[in-house]
Amino acid sequence: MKILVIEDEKDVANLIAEALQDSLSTVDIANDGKAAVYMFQTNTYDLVLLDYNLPIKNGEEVLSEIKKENKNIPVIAITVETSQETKNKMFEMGVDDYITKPFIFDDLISRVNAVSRRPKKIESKIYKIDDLCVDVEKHQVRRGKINIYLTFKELMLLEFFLKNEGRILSRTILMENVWDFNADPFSNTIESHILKLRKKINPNKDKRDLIHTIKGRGYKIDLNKW
Amino acid sequence: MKILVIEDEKDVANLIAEALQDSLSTVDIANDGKAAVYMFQTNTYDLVLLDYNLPIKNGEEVLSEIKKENKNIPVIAITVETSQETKNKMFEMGVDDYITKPFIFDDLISRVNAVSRRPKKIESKIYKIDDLCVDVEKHQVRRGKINIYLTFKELMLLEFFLKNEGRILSRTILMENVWDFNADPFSNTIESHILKLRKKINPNKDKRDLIHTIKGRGYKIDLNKW
DNA sequence: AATTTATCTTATGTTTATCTTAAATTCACA
DNA sequence: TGTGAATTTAAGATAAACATAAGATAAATT
Repeated sequence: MKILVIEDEKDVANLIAEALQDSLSTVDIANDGKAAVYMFQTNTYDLVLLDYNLPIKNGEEVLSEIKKENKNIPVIAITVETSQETKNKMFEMGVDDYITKPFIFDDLISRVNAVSRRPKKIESKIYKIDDLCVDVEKHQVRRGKINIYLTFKELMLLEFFLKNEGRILSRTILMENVWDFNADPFSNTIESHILKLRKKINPNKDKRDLIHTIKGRGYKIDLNKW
Repeated sequence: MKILVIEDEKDVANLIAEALQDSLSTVDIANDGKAAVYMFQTNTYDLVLLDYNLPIKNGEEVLSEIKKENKNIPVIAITVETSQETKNKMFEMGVDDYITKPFIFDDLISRVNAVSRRPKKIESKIYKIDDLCVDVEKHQVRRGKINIYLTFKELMLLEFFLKNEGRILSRTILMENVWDFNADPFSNTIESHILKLRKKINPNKDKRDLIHTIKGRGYKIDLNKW
């Protein structure tokens, strides 16, 4: 794990760096806000430790610039202030945790560990067409109130259709994009998968068809065929 | 964020729920103390809103039982009483904030925000799913009334699942996060550990399965597979 | 050093996704 | 309406993914 420590007092910075450095972490130090932003732009870090009371470019500015670069980067603020207002503002700006000076190194380390272990919250894209909802990330597919189980390949196929809603997709395009190889002209696997997919996303045959065949050209997903 | 509202007057409960519900919060309502405790035991909440004047099982009892389960859970009490004595007792028992009836919804919401923004104490987070309780710090795992002994690695694995409840975790992700190294493609250690974990957290095979395999993608912990 | 225990490896069995085959059906056009 | 090409359908084969058990190694404990 790579950590960026932004701290103007060099002694403190070195102590922190030493405390964090082990076989699993490497630490870079930035002594002022400007350097920090530059380093952040030119390197990839897993975590930022930010002294909120920096001299030239203050912590808030640095935070905002860092978050502009990568809004998912975990940040732990180091602060002397403890007012609720400051804290709220910090959290609003996306700080994950804070620690007040003076602090115990063990405490710092456990916070670093806690934050770095937090699962990154990737908001998954949810596709919707008619009353079909597809969350690829969670592997969840629902038609109306019915939960549907799709296999991996079926889901990949459906996702590709949904990504290209309304567009006609030829067998070649499907092969290249969902199967990652060039089509064997005698293979029937696409048709086979389309069949299963159609059955699954319309389990009781009481809903509108969504996957349409355009003879001689391919398939498309759409509310209406024409 | 998941909030448990404990309030016997259903109209009030619904109004509160509506006020709190947004893209970031989901709200469960318990209409009496008994239901509240049960819900708390079988779910994981980030915050509890507790009406202190409940009919059957009173607020104090409910609070004590909840805190027994998880002493770090933030609780905001709703009360009509304003006596200093009651307040003191409440705070002693670990209430984080209180609000007196009648209240303005904006006020409630800002208090909820304030409390929920407080950094969680790192110690003893208790994970719950179904009737499985896991206290990582204390190395305690229970399924219903049965105490379970897990080895360190098994516990790390389970913790990582619980941290990512509902999310599908690939072998690579598991390797990186639980084993701290890149996967040997021929290694079978994950499957091996999953097997043991499954057996241990369902010792009599009479409970709901919690660890689900999503073929081709990985595993997840969740109440339901789909 | 001996013993226990956790973790990893190996080997084998089982399940299931995916692909293939082949026959039935549909469709566009004569 | 008949014809061939395109598509649909079903069922079976194959290969990949996973589950399981038992044994080997490494680590910890005594």
